[in-house]
Amino acid sequence: MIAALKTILGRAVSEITGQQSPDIAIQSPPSGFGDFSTPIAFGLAKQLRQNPSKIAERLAAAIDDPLIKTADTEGGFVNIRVSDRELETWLDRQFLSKELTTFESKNQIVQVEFVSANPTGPLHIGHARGAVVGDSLAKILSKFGYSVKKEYYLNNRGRQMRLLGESVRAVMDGKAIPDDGYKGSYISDVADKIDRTDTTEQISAKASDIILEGIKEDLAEFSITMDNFFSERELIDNGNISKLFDFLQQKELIYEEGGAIWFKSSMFGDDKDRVLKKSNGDLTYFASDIYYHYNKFIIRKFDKVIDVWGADHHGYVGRMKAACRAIGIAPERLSVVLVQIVNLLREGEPFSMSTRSGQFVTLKELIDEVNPDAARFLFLTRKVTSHLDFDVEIAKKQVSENPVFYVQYAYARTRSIFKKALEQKVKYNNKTPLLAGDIGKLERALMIELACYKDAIAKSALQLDPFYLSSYLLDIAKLFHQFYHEVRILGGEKNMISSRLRLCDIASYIIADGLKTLGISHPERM
RNA sequence: GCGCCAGUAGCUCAGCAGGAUAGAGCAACGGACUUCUAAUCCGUAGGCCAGAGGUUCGAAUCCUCUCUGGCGCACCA
Repeated sequence: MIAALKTILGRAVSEITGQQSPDIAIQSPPSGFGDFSTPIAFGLAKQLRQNPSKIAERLAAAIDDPLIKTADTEGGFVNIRVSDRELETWLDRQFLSKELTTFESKNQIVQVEFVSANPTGPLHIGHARGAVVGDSLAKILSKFGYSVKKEYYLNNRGRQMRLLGESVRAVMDGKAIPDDGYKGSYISDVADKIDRTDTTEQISAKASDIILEGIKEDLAEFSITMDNFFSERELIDNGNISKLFDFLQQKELIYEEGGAIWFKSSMFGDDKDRVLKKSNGDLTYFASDIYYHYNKFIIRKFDKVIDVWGADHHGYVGRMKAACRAIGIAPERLSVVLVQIVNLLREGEPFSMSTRSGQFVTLKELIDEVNPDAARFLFLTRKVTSHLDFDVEIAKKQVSENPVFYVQYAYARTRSIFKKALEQKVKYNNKTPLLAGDIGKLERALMIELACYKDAIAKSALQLDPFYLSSYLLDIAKLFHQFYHEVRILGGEKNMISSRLRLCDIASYIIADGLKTLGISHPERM
């Protein structure tokens, strides 16, 4: 709906300025000023050398579309009121054709890489936010018209793996776990499943496989699934990273100094050059990360790649972007979503977790005690950039007042009303007109908001943040509850009942679609 | 020392490519079920938008500085 208004207003702006209009801000005005408003006249004032109210008046006069009933001005704002009849037609048509919730295919493949925790221990609640945001974002982008591939990158080689193998071996041999090894209690569970005669190298491979199975199970309980687990071990050991070095060599982007091979990342906006191959011959993580992105863009040809990282990796963004530019990738093809760190508290006291020390609260422990929908929603109702305090004890206690139930309850009400209608043998089909007589204030507000569903999806997709969709759903739920509470749906004359059921039908459809898109369940009854 | 993210109601957070009276949820207080699920609704109260300057017709929003908190600045992973 907002997209449609932008087009209409854009035409009016072009008519006045004779130029293509920029993106137009559409807002909800204070009550009494119409359905939508725009301050665009203020911006045009300088350009046209005329005062904003004059411009607003000219704009209002130039607006010509049946969807818009009135366009008034007030102190430079243009306030728009949508025509009831056109609103009805618009919703009707889009609902029946499914356009209300679907976007055209963009014919592009987007890869979303997230979680990617080292398979050296179970997922803990520190991983939860990134996991939820990544999964929901993938669903949103898919709805928005991209073909989406969800991937988990496994850092399953190198020092961490060696330490894991040594730690498991130590437990098997009844020896003390090395100081820098992994000390969690899960290590002995893993050790029980591995053959004592294996080499340390075999042990570490088997251990990480076992741990990965657990990670997959935990993600599944959070209704998160991956399309692919991409193994660094296979990428590097069975791949051909020398191709990357050849490529960089050819472009004169690497050089040797002090026995190490350096990448000229400073040429691409990074603070300094970075080492790719250490003087002892080992590859740095940066080297395999570049090769991984080389694989994403050049080998697998993803149109766009979205890396979901914890904000503690922000120092790595410049480097990664520099590397991508160096291998010829247009910068806009790589987006890094930095999910802010969650400050973990236990009854008000901060605590930190570490996989190595074995001190952490696992994701599984959390989900066993907190409804997964509630846990998911908790992370989705804040912007990814927002710092978040997460008190494990409070989260457990406060489950019942989680706003997710507010939305789910609205959905359950949309379903129960149809059950009731069936009991009362009320006739309804989805061809019934949405309007039967005068439209109430609450119905109208709900209809307008329902018509903006795709705008909420688009905003979340473009901003790469599920927050906008979750807050939209809270808004819709509020409007629905108000409507449901004030208006007796199954009372009154037949036409009225039918048209109100029609509105419930559309609301039901939108809320369910929105919850699905966030990866949250939508129970029929609560 | 340098950089990134933040500081808005008692709490958790929106609002920030400058625009109308700074919003919501929770907590508090007061109301609404003989009628479609009260996990709901209605109302009241709650604010020097961290602080100080600046730009502007207009600043929570942009710029500078200060203070506070979190996170980064490796031939670590």
